Amino acid sequence: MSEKVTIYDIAEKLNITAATVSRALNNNPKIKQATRELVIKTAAAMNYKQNKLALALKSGRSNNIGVIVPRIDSNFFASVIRGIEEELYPHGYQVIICQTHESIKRENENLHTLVDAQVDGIMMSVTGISDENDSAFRNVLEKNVPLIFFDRSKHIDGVSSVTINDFKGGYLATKHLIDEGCRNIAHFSGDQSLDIFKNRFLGYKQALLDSGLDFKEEYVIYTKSSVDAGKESVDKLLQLQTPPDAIFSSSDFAALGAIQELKERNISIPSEFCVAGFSNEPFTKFMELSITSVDQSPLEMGRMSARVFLEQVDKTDAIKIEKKVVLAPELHIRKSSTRTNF
Amino acid sequence: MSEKVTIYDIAEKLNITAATVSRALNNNPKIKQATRELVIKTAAAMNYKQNKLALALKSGRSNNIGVIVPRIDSNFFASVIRGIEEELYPHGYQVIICQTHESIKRENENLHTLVDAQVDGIMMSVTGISDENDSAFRNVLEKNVPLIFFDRSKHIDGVSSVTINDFKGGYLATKHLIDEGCRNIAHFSGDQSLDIFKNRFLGYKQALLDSGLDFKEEYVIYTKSSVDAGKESVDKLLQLQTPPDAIFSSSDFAALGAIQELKERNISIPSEFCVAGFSNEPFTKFMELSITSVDQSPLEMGRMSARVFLEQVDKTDAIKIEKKVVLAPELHIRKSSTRTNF
DNA sequence: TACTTTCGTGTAATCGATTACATGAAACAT
DNA sequence: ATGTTTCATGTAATCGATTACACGAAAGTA
Repeated sequence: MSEKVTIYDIAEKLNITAATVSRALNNNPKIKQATRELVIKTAAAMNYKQNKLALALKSGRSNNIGVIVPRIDSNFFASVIRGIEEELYPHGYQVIICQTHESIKRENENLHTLVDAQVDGIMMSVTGISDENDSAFRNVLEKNVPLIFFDRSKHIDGVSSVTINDFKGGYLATKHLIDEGCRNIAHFSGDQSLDIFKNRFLGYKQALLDSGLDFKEEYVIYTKSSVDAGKESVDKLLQLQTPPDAIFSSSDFAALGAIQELKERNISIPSEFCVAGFSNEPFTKFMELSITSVDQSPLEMGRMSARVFLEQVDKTDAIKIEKKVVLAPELHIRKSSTRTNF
Repeated sequence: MSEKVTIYDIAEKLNITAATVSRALNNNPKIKQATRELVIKTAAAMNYKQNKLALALKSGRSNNIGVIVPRIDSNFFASVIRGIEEELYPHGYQVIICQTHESIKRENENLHTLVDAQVDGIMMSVTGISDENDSAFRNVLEKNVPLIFFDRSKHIDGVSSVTINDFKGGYLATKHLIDEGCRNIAHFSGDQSLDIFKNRFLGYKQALLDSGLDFKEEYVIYTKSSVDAGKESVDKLLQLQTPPDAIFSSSDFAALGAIQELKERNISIPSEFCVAGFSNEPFTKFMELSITSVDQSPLEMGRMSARVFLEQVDKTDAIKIEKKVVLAPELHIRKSSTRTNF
């Protein structure tokens, strides 16, 4: 039987109306117990399945939420999504995935598509900053769709966010390098218009100053998050008059590239040069020369985003809460930066 | 304005009926050119957005497709999903993600939920084999929802699949180890009720036989896909009367564990012992001692699955095609198994 | 007995779009 | 002038479920 069974079919069979069937199935207290049981039994016998689309149209709620990420095939984003899915699953929400591929045009398209698809909420990591095109975001908020940023966030009224304390992450990593005896610490940063990179940078700077070390502009390299970019950046650094003796990289991939390039040049790690990364990608732990990195607890970030959404979704429009959750980063100290016994 | 604009609003403003508006917006040829233009202009001015839920209810098509994977935070599955999303995006489909966490109960729940949500198709990597509970799958097929297996597949009539040639993958890896001079090659396998593990094993066995080497039952270890499991398995192997001098592992993670354990015991790789894995996880390439592995081209697998779905979705029920796509595995030879110059 | 509640169910509108069929006007043919 | 097409639009049903309101019967009250 591939025929779809509706409440009308059940009603017809029992010689009652669809309204009664609907009420019986929805535990409406006005229904006689006998009728309810009969309806429920019949529905089961006929293999009735509620049509969610009809329900969604009537209620205006699709029970879908949208997640927008730059790309899904990175351990960090995949883990966040895992967290979101796990937290939302018991509540009956389905998770729709969109990728921006770091394109703002695509980001806007995704936002519109999700709103058009009547998702009940959107969680996203923004792809970059462009001041004027807030229109797509505003459109979301005007439609009263809860919007939550995770990790990469923007400052928009009415939008909650779940981030980690990137400043502290940068500070911890840098402080650790200093404690290991490094005195000329360089920094790989990313697009400074994104808060995450800005704050990691500021944490780095503050750690230097707090320890009485000079901050040198030339030690800061703005680089992409890739192995090759890391190699090139090390190359630049080593050409300086006073080359650094450590790098705090905002990207694990760039950190890996740096390490590969340093090895190539027979600079020994960690005795001559220390490296710390950011994100705690799986490979940092697996390397023979394991890489020190700042963990962002992506699973928890996803779970927390979902929880913030759940809080938000039931509130009436009047009580708009704007929640800013900041998770604590955790420094995983590994061989790439450990001169003392390990 | 957060008010939703419907075709009725447009109709009212223009003193025409909603039917005309609908036709104008859908390029129905029966509509006067002047009317069409007026409607389109007015719709744009009023910021009209088609209600996809209403459309979905009317048409019975949600424009969503469901993807079920054991978990999303593995590079392989994330990459497949990426491929699916990229291929389907231009066609206007949204991708809904479900995780089974290797639980059959969860798998069945997911299947039912997706069918209830009226997805237009389901792509999945099955979580395991249990002969009787085909009911969830049958339910999908009875509802005429195209179902496509990728990577881990089951034999069910009417279901298309996209897999790689696991036999060949196992054969290539094993043959390579033999060519490097290994003579006692062990194998880490997984749940043999899953075709992928069965076939990798069979490829391994065939390669041995073709090269005139003995197949030894004791060299085959059924192990989980984890670093620790790899360590333990090596431990077992080394206690054998004739310990092996190579491992072909169906899992990169187990291969990594094996390598770590071998190093611990000062067995040098690749000169004394060679290792090859499966899946080409990112870390296999990043290691200082990079790990030989069989690539499954997950991105291509995802794209191909999406294409098979697209072919299927437009066919009438009568012309049910059952397509079996088998992709070629590619052996990436790296340091962990290269005794010759590299 | 007559009047008011309460209870269980039916009626019909609604969510927003699509579409088979109906209709009236204009255009064309004879 | 009358009959026939053609064209553009309106009418109303439909997708499947929910729900405000209506209503008759049963139960309770005076």
